[in-house]
Amino acid sequence: MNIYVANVNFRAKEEELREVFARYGEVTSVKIMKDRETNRSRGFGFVEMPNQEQAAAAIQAINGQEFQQRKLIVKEALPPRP
DNA sequence: GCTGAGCGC
Repeated sequence: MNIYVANVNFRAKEEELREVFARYGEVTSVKIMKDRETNRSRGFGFVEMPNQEQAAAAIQAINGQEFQQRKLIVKEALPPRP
């Protein structure tokens, strides 16, 4: 299941974000999108979890949760670009 | 060192 996470602290690393989701289930991949030119974090990313139940539970639990002084916004990711 | 809407190559 693809998960979209926004309002992420710009200093957050992918492994740190992965640890947050790993508490609620198995995490296969974490991607934090950064600016292509300045290489600066955009403050949002994607997390992929194979287990649908754990993914749904993680979204419910982590959404609105504080992460590095920021309230995380976790939703189900939209379908990728066609 | 810089900032803050929101969907990725």
